Amino acid sequence: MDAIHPHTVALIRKLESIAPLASQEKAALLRLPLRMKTLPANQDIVSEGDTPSECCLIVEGFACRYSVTDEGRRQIHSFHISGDIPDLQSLHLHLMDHSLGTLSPSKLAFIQHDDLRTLIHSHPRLGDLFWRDTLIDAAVFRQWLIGMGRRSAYGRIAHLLCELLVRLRAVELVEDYAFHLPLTQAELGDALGLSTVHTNRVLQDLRSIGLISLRGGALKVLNWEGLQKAGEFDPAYLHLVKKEAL
Amino acid sequence: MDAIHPHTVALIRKLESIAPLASQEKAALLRLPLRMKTLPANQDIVSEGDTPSECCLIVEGFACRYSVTDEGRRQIHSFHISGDIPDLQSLHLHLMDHSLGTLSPSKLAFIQHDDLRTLIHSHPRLGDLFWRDTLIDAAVFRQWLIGMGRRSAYGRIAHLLCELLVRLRAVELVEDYAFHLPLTQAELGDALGLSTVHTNRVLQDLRSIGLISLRGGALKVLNWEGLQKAGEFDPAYLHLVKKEAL
DNA sequence: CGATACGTTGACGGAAATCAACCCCGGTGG
DNA sequence: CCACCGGGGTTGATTTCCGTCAACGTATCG
Repeated sequence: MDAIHPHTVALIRKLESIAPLASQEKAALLRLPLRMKTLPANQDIVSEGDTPSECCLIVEGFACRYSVTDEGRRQIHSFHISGDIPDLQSLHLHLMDHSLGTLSPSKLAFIQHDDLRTLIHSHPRLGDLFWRDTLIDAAVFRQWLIGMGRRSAYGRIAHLLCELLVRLRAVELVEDYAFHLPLTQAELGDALGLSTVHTNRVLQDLRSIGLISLRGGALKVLNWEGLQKAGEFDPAYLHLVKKEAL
Repeated sequence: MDAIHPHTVALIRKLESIAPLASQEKAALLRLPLRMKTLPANQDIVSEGDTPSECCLIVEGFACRYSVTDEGRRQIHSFHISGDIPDLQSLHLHLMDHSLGTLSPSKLAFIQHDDLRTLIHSHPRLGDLFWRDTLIDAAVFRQWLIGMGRRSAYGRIAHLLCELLVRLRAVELVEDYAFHLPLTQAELGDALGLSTVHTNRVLQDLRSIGLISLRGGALKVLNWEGLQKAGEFDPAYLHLVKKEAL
Protein backbone atom coordinates (compact mmCIF):
# COMPACT_ATOMS: atom_id res chain seq x y z
CA MET A 1 0.00 0.00 0.00
CA ASP A 2 2.32 2.70 1.27
CA ALA A 3 5.59 3.27 -0.50
CA ILE A 4 8.76 2.10 1.20
CA HIS A 5 11.24 4.87 1.66
CA PRO A 6 14.86 3.84 1.61
CA HIS A 7 15.82 7.16 3.18
CA THR A 8 14.43 5.87 6.43
CA VAL A 9 17.43 3.57 6.73
CA ALA A 10 19.37 6.53 8.17
CA LEU A 11 16.79 6.68 10.94
CA ILE A 12 16.86 2.95 11.52
CA ARG A 13 20.63 2.91 11.76
CA LYS A 14 20.51 5.72 14.28
CA LEU A 15 17.78 4.11 16.39
CA GLU A 16 19.62 0.81 16.38
CA SER A 17 22.60 2.62 17.85
CA ILE A 18 20.58 3.40 20.96
CA ALA A 19 18.39 0.28 21.24
CA PRO A 20 17.67 -2.97 19.39
CA LEU A 21 14.80 -2.94 16.90
CA ALA A 22 12.40 -5.75 16.08
CA SER A 23 12.01 -6.50 12.40
CA GLN A 24 8.36 -5.51 12.39
CA GLU A 25 9.31 -2.22 13.98
CA LYS A 26 11.81 -1.65 11.24
CA ALA A 27 9.15 -2.51 8.70
CA ALA A 28 6.78 0.00 10.25
CA LEU A 29 9.45 2.66 10.16
CA LEU A 30 10.12 1.95 6.51
CA ARG A 31 6.44 2.50 5.75
CA LEU A 32 6.50 6.04 7.18
CA PRO A 33 5.44 8.54 4.52
CA LEU A 34 8.24 10.99 3.86
CA ARG A 35 8.40 14.33 2.12
CA MET A 36 11.91 14.77 0.79
CA LYS A 37 13.65 18.09 0.50
CA THR A 38 17.16 19.23 -0.35
CA LEU A 39 18.56 22.39 1.17
CA PRO A 40 21.81 24.31 0.70
CA ALA A 41 23.97 25.27 3.66
CA ASN A 42 22.90 27.89 6.17
CA GLN A 43 19.16 27.68 5.63
CA ASP A 44 16.59 27.55 8.38
CA ILE A 45 14.60 24.33 8.44
CA VAL A 46 12.34 25.47 11.26
CA SER A 47 12.48 28.87 12.91
CA GLU A 48 11.94 30.03 16.46
CA GLY A 49 8.27 30.85 16.91
CA ASP A 50 7.05 28.29 14.37
CA THR A 51 4.44 25.68 15.25
CA PRO A 52 5.38 22.86 12.90
CA SER A 53 3.11 19.95 12.05
CA GLU A 54 5.94 17.70 10.92
CA CYS A 55 9.36 16.60 12.08
CA CYS A 56 12.58 16.70 10.14
CA LEU A 57 14.76 13.64 9.69
CA ILE A 58 18.26 14.39 8.53
CA VAL A 59 19.23 11.94 5.84
CA GLU A 60 22.48 13.58 4.78
CA GLY A 61 24.40 16.65 5.90
CA PHE A 62 24.96 18.61 9.07
CA ALA A 63 22.39 20.70 10.91
CA CYS A 64 22.28 22.58 14.18
CA ARG A 65 19.80 24.02 16.62
CA TYR A 66 20.53 27.54 17.73
CA SER A 67 19.20 30.73 19.27
CA VAL A 68 20.19 34.35 18.82
CA THR A 69 20.32 36.74 21.76
CA ASP A 70 18.96 40.27 21.69
CA GLU A 71 22.43 41.59 20.92
CA GLY A 72 22.66 39.27 17.94
CA ARG A 73 25.03 36.74 19.46
CA ARG A 74 24.34 33.23 18.28
CA GLN A 75 24.47 30.20 20.51
CA ILE A 76 24.41 26.80 18.85
CA HIS A 77 22.81 24.19 21.14
CA SER A 78 23.61 21.02 19.29
CA PHE A 79 24.84 19.53 16.06
CA HIS A 80 22.82 16.97 14.15
CA ILE A 81 23.79 14.33 11.66
CA SER A 82 22.35 11.59 9.53
CA GLY A 83 19.54 9.75 11.31
CA ASP A 84 18.78 12.51 13.80
CA ILE A 85 15.35 14.08 14.19
CA PRO A 86 16.40 17.35 15.79
CA ASP A 87 12.89 18.71 16.19
CA LEU A 88 11.26 15.55 17.46
CA GLN A 89 10.27 17.61 20.49
CA SER A 90 7.80 19.56 18.38
CA LEU A 91 5.58 16.50 18.68
CA HIS A 92 4.83 17.58 22.25
CA LEU A 93 6.10 21.16 22.45
CA HIS A 94 4.13 22.90 19.78
CA LEU A 95 5.92 26.23 19.80
CA MET A 96 9.55 26.19 18.70
CA ASP A 97 11.67 27.95 21.31
CA HIS A 98 14.74 27.91 19.05
CA SER A 99 15.64 27.48 15.40
CA LEU A 100 16.91 24.57 13.37
CA GLY A 101 19.10 25.14 10.34
CA THR A 102 21.48 23.43 7.96
CA LEU A 103 25.22 23.83 8.23
CA SER A 104 26.06 22.02 5.01
CA PRO A 105 24.01 21.12 1.95
CA SER A 106 21.55 18.58 3.30
CA LYS A 107 19.03 16.00 2.30
CA LEU A 108 16.01 16.09 4.61
CA ALA A 109 12.93 13.93 5.06
CA PHE A 110 9.86 15.43 6.70
CA ILE A 111 7.48 13.23 8.65
CA GLN A 112 3.99 14.36 9.59
CA HIS A 113 3.31 14.50 13.31
CA ASP A 114 0.12 12.55 12.71
CA ASP A 115 2.00 9.76 11.01
CA LEU A 116 4.43 9.60 13.91
CA ARG A 117 1.57 9.49 16.40
CA THR A 118 -0.08 6.68 14.50
CA LEU A 119 3.19 4.79 14.38
CA ILE A 120 3.78 5.24 18.10
CA HIS A 121 0.23 4.21 18.88
CA SER A 122 0.58 0.91 17.08
CA HIS A 123 4.18 0.36 18.20
CA PRO A 124 4.49 1.70 21.74
CA ARG A 125 8.04 0.46 22.00
CA LEU A 126 8.99 2.81 19.20
CA GLY A 127 7.40 5.59 21.20
CA ASP A 128 9.57 4.71 24.15
CA LEU A 129 12.54 4.68 21.83
CA PHE A 130 11.81 8.15 20.50
CA TRP A 131 11.38 9.33 24.06
CA ARG A 132 14.72 7.77 24.88
CA ASP A 133 16.24 9.62 21.98
CA THR A 134 15.04 12.98 23.28
CA LEU A 135 16.42 12.07 26.69
CA ILE A 136 19.82 11.40 25.20
CA ASP A 137 19.50 14.73 23.49
CA ALA A 138 19.09 16.31 26.91
CA ALA A 139 22.08 14.35 28.21
CA VAL A 140 24.17 15.90 25.46
CA PHE A 141 23.00 19.35 26.53
CA ARG A 142 24.11 18.57 30.05
CA GLN A 143 27.55 17.62 28.86
CA TRP A 144 27.85 20.84 26.92
CA LEU A 145 26.76 22.65 30.05
CA ILE A 146 29.58 21.07 32.01
CA GLY A 147 31.98 22.13 29.31
CA MET A 148 30.83 25.72 29.17
CA GLY A 149 30.74 26.08 32.92
CA ARG A 150 33.74 24.20 34.08
CA ARG A 151 36.09 23.34 31.25
CA SER A 152 38.73 25.39 29.46
CA ALA A 153 38.33 26.22 25.78
CA TYR A 154 40.88 23.53 25.08
CA GLY A 155 38.92 20.86 26.94
CA ARG A 156 35.65 21.99 25.46
CA ILE A 157 36.80 21.68 21.88
CA ALA A 158 38.43 18.35 22.53
CA HIS A 159 35.23 17.08 24.12
CA LEU A 160 33.10 18.23 21.24
CA LEU A 161 35.33 16.52 18.70
CA CYS A 162 35.20 13.31 20.72
CA GLU A 163 31.43 13.47 20.85
CA LEU A 164 31.15 14.04 17.12
CA LEU A 165 33.46 11.17 16.38
CA VAL A 166 31.50 8.73 18.52
CA ARG A 167 28.13 9.84 17.22
CA LEU A 168 29.28 9.76 13.62
CA ARG A 169 30.84 6.36 14.10
CA ALA A 170 27.54 5.08 15.48
CA VAL A 171 25.99 5.81 12.09
CA GLU A 172 29.02 4.59 10.18
CA LEU A 173 30.31 7.92 8.98
CA VAL A 174 33.79 7.52 10.42
CA GLU A 175 36.58 5.68 8.72
CA ASP A 176 39.87 5.16 10.47
CA TYR A 177 39.27 7.98 12.96
CA ALA A 178 38.60 10.43 10.15
CA PHE A 179 35.38 12.15 9.24
CA HIS A 180 33.95 15.04 7.32
CA LEU A 181 33.39 18.10 9.49
CA PRO A 182 31.74 20.84 7.43
CA LEU A 183 31.86 23.47 10.17
CA THR A 184 33.56 26.81 10.12
CA GLN A 185 35.56 27.92 13.12
CA ALA A 186 32.93 30.58 13.74
CA GLU A 187 30.31 27.85 14.02
CA LEU A 188 32.43 25.81 16.40
CA GLY A 189 32.91 28.94 18.47
CA ASP A 190 29.19 29.68 18.52
CA ALA A 191 28.59 26.18 19.78
CA LEU A 192 31.18 26.35 22.53
CA GLY A 193 30.71 29.93 23.65
CA LEU A 194 34.06 31.01 22.22
CA SER A 195 35.14 33.73 19.85
CA THR A 196 36.29 32.74 16.38
CA VAL A 197 39.78 33.96 17.13
CA HIS A 198 40.14 31.89 20.23
CA THR A 199 38.66 28.85 18.55
CA ASN A 200 41.26 29.20 15.87
CA ARG A 201 44.11 29.36 18.37
CA VAL A 202 42.94 26.35 20.33
CA LEU A 203 42.51 24.32 17.15
CA GLN A 204 46.06 25.17 16.28
CA ASP A 205 47.14 23.92 19.68
CA LEU A 206 45.32 20.65 19.16
CA ARG A 207 47.03 20.25 15.82
CA SER A 208 50.49 21.21 16.99
CA ILE A 209 50.25 18.78 19.88
CA GLY A 210 49.44 16.13 17.32
CA LEU A 211 45.98 15.21 18.59
CA ILE A 212 44.15 16.00 15.37
CA SER A 213 44.60 17.16 11.83
CA LEU A 214 42.01 19.40 10.24
CA ARG A 215 42.00 20.83 6.76
CA GLY A 216 39.13 21.85 4.57
CA GLY A 217 36.44 20.03 6.47
CA ALA A 218 38.45 16.82 6.79
CA LEU A 219 39.09 15.97 10.40
CA LYS A 220 41.32 13.14 11.48
CA VAL A 221 41.91 12.17 15.07
CA LEU A 222 45.58 11.28 15.32
CA ASN A 223 45.62 10.46 19.02
CA TRP A 224 42.25 9.22 20.22
CA GLU A 225 43.48 8.45 23.73
CA GLY A 226 44.98 11.88 24.05
CA LEU A 227 41.96 13.68 22.70
CA GLN A 228 39.67 11.89 25.12
CA LYS A 229 41.93 12.78 27.99
CA ALA A 230 42.11 16.40 26.87
CA GLY A 231 38.30 16.58 26.85
CA GLU A 232 37.73 14.33 29.86
CA PHE A 233 35.51 12.44 27.47
CA ASP A 234 33.46 9.47 28.64
CA PRO A 235 30.88 8.31 26.08
CA ALA A 236 28.53 6.90 28.73
CA TYR A 237 26.21 9.90 28.45
CA LEU A 238 25.44 9.01 24.83
CA HIS A 239 23.84 5.77 26.03
CA LEU A 240 24.81 3.82 22.93
CA VAL A 241 24.18 0.09 22.79
CA LYS A 242 27.40 -0.78 21.04
CA LYS A 243 30.10 -0.14 23.57
CA GLU A 244 33.06 -1.04 21.37
CA ALA A 245 34.07 2.54 21.98
CA LEU A 246 37.63 2.61 23.37
CA MET B 1 -7.93 -0.80 47.13
CA ASP B 2 -4.76 1.20 46.83
CA ALA B 3 -4.12 3.96 49.30
CA ILE B 4 -4.52 7.54 48.10
CA HIS B 5 -1.45 9.62 48.64
CA PRO B 6 -2.02 13.31 49.23
CA HIS B 7 1.63 13.99 48.51
CA THR B 8 0.88 13.42 44.87
CA VAL B 9 -0.92 16.75 44.77
CA ALA B 10 2.47 18.42 44.30
CA LEU B 11 2.89 16.36 41.14
CA ILE B 12 -0.62 17.12 39.93
CA ARG B 13 -0.16 20.83 40.45
CA LYS B 14 3.06 20.71 38.51
CA LEU B 15 1.62 18.69 35.63
CA GLU B 16 -1.37 21.01 35.43
CA SER B 17 1.05 23.87 34.95
CA ILE B 18 2.21 22.33 31.68
CA ALA B 19 -1.04 20.74 30.41
CA PRO B 20 -4.65 20.22 31.48
CA LEU B 21 -5.48 16.98 33.30
CA ALA B 22 -8.66 14.95 33.10
CA SER B 23 -10.19 14.03 36.43
CA GLN B 24 -9.66 10.32 35.90
CA GLU B 25 -6.03 11.02 35.11
CA LYS B 26 -5.72 12.87 38.38
CA ALA B 27 -7.40 9.99 40.13
CA ALA B 28 -4.95 7.55 38.59
CA LEU B 29 -2.04 9.72 39.70
CA LEU B 30 -3.41 9.83 43.22
CA ARG B 31 -3.46 6.04 43.30
CA LEU B 32 0.26 5.79 42.57
CA PRO B 33 2.02 3.89 45.34
CA LEU B 34 4.60 6.13 46.98
CA ARG B 35 7.50 5.46 49.27
CA MET B 36 8.05 8.58 51.35
CA LYS B 37 11.44 9.71 52.56
CA THR B 38 12.78 12.78 54.29
CA LEU B 39 16.34 13.91 53.66
CA PRO B 40 18.49 16.68 55.12
CA ALA B 41 20.30 19.14 52.88
CA ASN B 42 23.24 18.13 50.71
CA GLN B 43 22.47 14.44 50.44
CA ASP B 44 22.60 12.45 47.25
CA ILE B 45 19.25 11.04 46.21
CA VAL B 46 20.67 9.16 43.23
CA SER B 47 24.33 9.05 42.29
CA GLU B 48 26.12 8.96 38.97
CA GLY B 49 26.55 5.36 37.93
CA ASP B 50 23.41 4.13 39.68
CA THR B 51 20.74 2.15 37.84
CA PRO B 52 17.63 3.08 39.81
CA SER B 53 14.36 1.19 39.65
CA GLU B 54 12.28 4.09 40.91
CA CYS B 55 11.87 7.79 40.29
CA CYS B 56 11.95 10.56 42.84
CA LEU B 57 9.14 13.08 43.15
CA ILE B 58 10.06 16.16 45.12
CA VAL B 59 7.23 17.03 47.47
CA GLU B 60 9.00 19.74 49.42
CA GLY B 61 12.44 21.32 49.28
CA PHE B 62 15.06 22.11 46.68
CA ALA B 63 17.16 19.61 44.76
CA CYS B 64 19.65 19.79 41.93
CA ARG B 65 21.25 17.59 39.34
CA TYR B 66 24.99 17.92 39.05
CA SER B 67 28.25 16.42 37.86
CA VAL B 68 31.78 16.72 39.13
CA THR B 69 34.72 16.98 36.75
CA ASP B 70 37.96 15.10 37.15
CA GLU B 71 39.51 18.13 38.83
CA GLY B 72 36.69 18.20 41.35
CA ARG B 73 34.81 21.16 39.93
CA ARG B 74 31.08 20.82 40.31
CA GLN B 75 28.61 21.83 37.63
CA ILE B 76 24.96 22.02 38.62
CA HIS B 77 22.70 21.28 35.63
CA SER B 78 19.34 22.23 37.00
CA PHE B 79 17.39 23.08 40.11
CA HIS B 80 14.26 21.19 41.08
CA ILE B 81 11.30 22.11 43.21
CA SER B 82 8.02 20.75 44.48
CA GLY B 83 6.27 18.63 41.87
CA ASP B 84 9.37 17.89 39.81
CA ILE B 85 10.56 14.39 39.03
CA PRO B 86 14.20 15.18 38.27
CA ASP B 87 15.17 11.62 37.42
CA LEU B 88 12.17 10.76 35.30
CA GLN B 89 14.66 10.01 32.57
CA SER B 90 15.83 6.92 34.45
CA LEU B 91 12.66 5.30 33.15
CA HIS B 92 14.36 5.04 29.75
CA LEU B 93 18.02 5.74 30.45
CA HIS B 94 18.92 3.09 32.91
CA LEU B 95 22.39 4.31 33.85
CA MET B 96 22.55 7.64 35.65
CA ASP B 97 25.05 9.88 33.87
CA HIS B 98 24.92 12.48 36.66
CA SER B 99 23.87 12.77 40.29
CA LEU B 100 20.77 14.12 41.98
CA GLY B 101 20.97 15.62 45.44
CA THR B 102 19.10 17.77 47.91
CA LEU B 103 19.99 21.40 48.48
CA SER B 104 17.67 21.93 51.42
CA PRO B 105 15.92 19.53 53.78
CA SER B 106 13.43 17.79 51.54
CA LYS B 107 10.42 15.57 51.54
CA LEU B 108 10.62 13.02 48.74
CA ALA B 109 8.26 10.44 47.29
CA PHE B 110 9.69 7.51 45.36
CA ILE B 111 7.66 5.88 42.61
CA GLN B 112 8.53 2.48 41.21
CA HIS B 113 9.34 2.45 37.51
CA ASP B 114 6.96 -0.46 37.10
CA ASP B 115 4.13 1.52 38.62
CA LEU B 116 4.85 4.41 36.29
CA ARG B 117 4.91 2.09 33.31
CA THR B 118 1.59 0.59 34.31
CA LEU B 119 0.13 4.05 34.74
CA ILE B 120 1.39 5.21 31.36
CA HIS B 121 0.13 2.05 29.71
CA SER B 122 -3.41 2.59 30.93
CA HIS B 123 -3.30 6.39 30.48
CA PRO B 124 -1.23 7.08 27.37
CA ARG B 125 -1.96 10.79 27.61
CA LEU B 126 -0.13 10.85 30.92
CA GLY B 127 2.79 9.22 29.18
CA ASP B 128 2.80 12.00 26.62
CA LEU B 129 2.65 14.48 29.44
CA PHE B 130 5.66 12.98 31.19
CA TRP B 131 7.48 13.01 27.89
CA ARG B 132 6.53 16.64 27.49
CA ASP B 133 7.92 17.32 30.93
CA THR B 134 11.31 15.86 30.04
CA LEU B 135 11.27 17.95 26.85
CA ILE B 136 10.73 21.10 28.87
CA ASP B 137 13.59 19.96 31.03
CA ALA B 138 15.76 19.91 27.93
CA ALA B 139 14.50 23.35 26.94
CA VAL B 140 15.70 24.67 30.29
CA PHE B 141 19.12 23.16 29.62
CA ARG B 142 19.21 24.99 26.30
CA GLN B 143 18.46 28.29 27.99
CA TRP B 144 21.23 27.72 30.48
CA LEU B 145 23.50 26.93 27.57
CA ILE B 146 22.70 30.26 25.99
CA GLY B 147 23.47 31.96 29.26
CA MET B 148 26.78 30.24 29.80
CA GLY B 149 27.89 30.75 26.24
CA ARG B 150 26.67 34.17 25.40
CA ARG B 151 25.54 36.09 28.46
CA SER B 152 27.50 38.00 31.08
CA ALA B 153 27.52 36.85 34.68
CA TYR B 154 25.08 39.64 35.40
CA GLY B 155 22.60 38.50 32.74
CA ARG B 156 23.00 34.87 33.69
CA ILE B 157 22.11 35.41 37.32
CA ALA B 158 19.19 37.63 36.42
CA HIS B 159 17.91 35.00 34.02
CA LEU B 160 18.17 32.24 36.56
CA LEU B 161 16.27 34.23 39.15
CA CYS B 162 13.54 34.96 36.62
CA GLU B 163 13.26 31.29 35.76
CA LEU B 164 13.02 30.27 39.38
CA LEU B 165 10.35 32.85 40.06
CA VAL B 166 8.19 31.70 37.17
CA ARG B 167 8.59 28.02 37.94
CA LEU B 168 7.91 28.51 41.63
CA ARG B 169 4.89 30.64 40.87
CA ALA B 170 3.53 27.89 38.64
CA VAL B 171 3.37 25.67 41.72
CA GLU B 172 2.16 28.47 43.96
CA LEU B 173 5.30 29.00 45.96
CA VAL B 174 5.61 32.70 45.21
CA GLU B 175 3.81 35.40 47.08
CA ASP B 176 4.06 38.98 45.95
CA TYR B 177 7.25 38.40 43.95
CA ALA B 178 8.98 36.87 46.96
CA PHE B 179 10.06 33.31 47.49
CA HIS B 180 12.31 31.11 49.56
CA LEU B 181 15.65 30.47 47.89
CA PRO B 182 17.69 28.07 50.02
CA LEU B 183 20.83 28.26 47.87
CA THR B 184 24.28 29.37 48.86
CA GLN B 185 26.21 31.67 46.59
CA ALA B 186 28.61 28.81 45.96
CA GLU B 187 25.70 26.74 44.65
CA LEU B 188 24.47 29.54 42.44
CA GLY B 189 27.99 29.88 41.11
CA ASP B 190 28.28 26.17 40.43
CA ALA B 191 25.06 26.35 38.47
CA LEU B 192 26.10 29.31 36.37
CA GLY B 193 29.76 28.50 35.85
CA LEU B 194 30.92 31.34 38.09
CA SER B 195 33.20 31.55 41.07
CA THR B 196 31.68 32.20 44.46
CA VAL B 197 33.43 35.53 44.69
CA HIS B 198 32.09 36.77 41.41
CA THR B 199 28.61 35.50 42.16
CA ASN B 200 28.72 37.50 45.35
CA ARG B 201 29.71 40.68 43.55
CA VAL B 202 27.07 40.37 40.88
CA LEU B 203 24.38 39.70 43.48
CA GLN B 204 25.47 42.87 45.20
CA ASP B 205 25.09 44.72 41.92
CA LEU B 206 21.57 43.38 41.45
CA ARG B 207 20.71 44.53 44.95
CA SER B 208 22.30 47.95 44.71
CA ILE B 209 20.50 48.60 41.42
CA GLY B 210 17.31 47.78 43.25
CA LEU B 211 16.27 44.77 41.17
CA ILE B 212 16.14 42.30 44.05
CA SER B 213 16.59 41.93 47.75
CA LEU B 214 18.12 38.78 49.16
CA ARG B 215 18.80 37.93 52.75
CA GLY B 216 18.98 34.61 54.48
CA GLY B 217 17.27 32.60 51.80
CA ALA B 218 14.47 35.12 51.31
CA LEU B 219 14.46 36.51 47.80
CA LYS B 220 12.20 39.32 46.72
CA VAL B 221 12.08 40.69 43.20
CA LEU B 222 11.71 44.44 43.54
CA ASN B 223 11.68 45.24 39.84
CA TRP B 224 10.31 42.39 37.78
CA GLU B 225 10.43 44.31 34.51
CA GLY B 226 14.01 45.29 35.13
CA LEU B 227 15.11 41.82 36.14
CA GLN B 228 13.60 40.30 33.03
CA LYS B 229 15.33 42.86 30.88
CA ALA B 230 18.63 42.27 32.64
CA GLY B 231 18.35 38.55 31.93
CA GLU B 232 16.71 38.86 28.52
CA PHE B 233 14.12 36.57 30.03
CA ASP B 234 11.22 35.26 27.96
CA PRO B 235 9.27 32.48 29.70
CA ALA B 236 8.14 30.88 26.43
CA TYR B 237 10.72 28.11 26.76
CA LEU B 238 9.03 26.86 29.94
CA HIS B 239 5.93 26.03 27.89
CA LEU B 240 3.51 26.73 30.73
CA VAL B 241 -0.20 26.68 30.06
CA LYS B 242 -1.04 29.66 32.21
CA LYS B 243 0.46 32.58 30.42
CA GLU B 244 -0.50 35.28 32.92
CA ALA B 245 3.23 35.80 33.20
CA LEU B 246 4.64 39.32 33.41
C1' DC C 1 32.39 30.48 73.51
C1' DG C 2 34.98 28.34 70.01
C1' DA C 3 33.63 25.87 65.63
C1' DT C 4 31.90 26.05 61.31
C1' DA C 5 29.51 27.68 57.30
C1' DC C 6 28.41 31.45 54.60
C1' DG C 7 29.05 36.09 52.97
C1' DT C 8 32.12 40.04 51.85
C1' DT C 9 36.20 42.57 50.44
C1' DG C 10 40.75 43.62 48.20
C1' DA C 11 44.73 42.52 45.37
C1' DC C 12 46.39 40.17 41.60
C1' DG C 13 46.64 37.26 37.52
C1' DG C 14 45.03 34.93 33.56
C1' DA C 15 41.94 33.06 29.98
C1' DA C 16 39.55 34.62 26.50
C1' DA C 17 37.12 38.71 24.07
C1' DT C 18 37.77 42.39 21.06
C1' DC C 19 39.78 45.07 17.47
C1' DA C 20 42.18 45.25 13.38
C1' DA C 21 44.88 43.61 9.87
C1' DC C 22 46.32 40.38 6.60
C1' DC C 23 46.52 35.94 3.98
C1' DC C 24 44.77 32.35 1.21
C1' DC C 25 41.84 30.38 -2.06
C1' DG C 26 38.08 29.39 -4.99
C1' DG C 27 34.71 31.70 -7.75
C1' DT C 28 33.32 34.85 -11.38
C1' DG C 29 33.10 38.09 -14.70
C1' DG C 30 35.05 41.54 -17.78
C1' DC D 1 43.67 35.47 -18.42
C1' DC D 2 43.73 38.16 -14.78
C1' DA D 3 41.39 41.36 -11.61
C1' DC D 4 38.27 41.50 -8.33
C1' DC D 5 35.65 39.74 -4.63
C1' DG D 6 34.17 37.34 -0.47
C1' DG D 7 34.35 33.83 2.92
C1' DG D 8 37.17 31.60 5.89
C1' DG D 9 41.45 31.21 8.33
C1' DT D 10 45.45 33.37 10.81
C1' DT D 11 48.06 36.70 13.52
C1' DG D 12 49.25 40.43 16.86
C1' DA D 13 48.03 44.04 20.18
C1' DT D 14 45.12 45.37 23.65
C1' DT D 15 41.39 45.03 26.96
C1' DT D 16 38.19 43.01 30.19
C1' DC D 17 35.70 40.00 32.65
C1' DC D 18 36.16 36.87 35.83
C1' DG D 19 39.03 33.42 38.54
C1' DT D 20 42.15 32.75 42.28
C1' DC D 21 44.10 33.67 46.65
C1' DA D 22 43.75 35.34 51.03
C1' DA D 23 41.81 37.59 54.63
C1' DC D 24 38.11 39.11 57.43
C1' DG D 25 33.20 39.68 58.95
C1' DT D 26 28.98 37.57 60.62
C1' DA D 27 25.66 34.34 62.12
C1' DT D 28 24.16 30.04 63.87
C1' DC D 29 24.89 26.16 66.88
C1' DG D 30 26.39 22.60 70.02
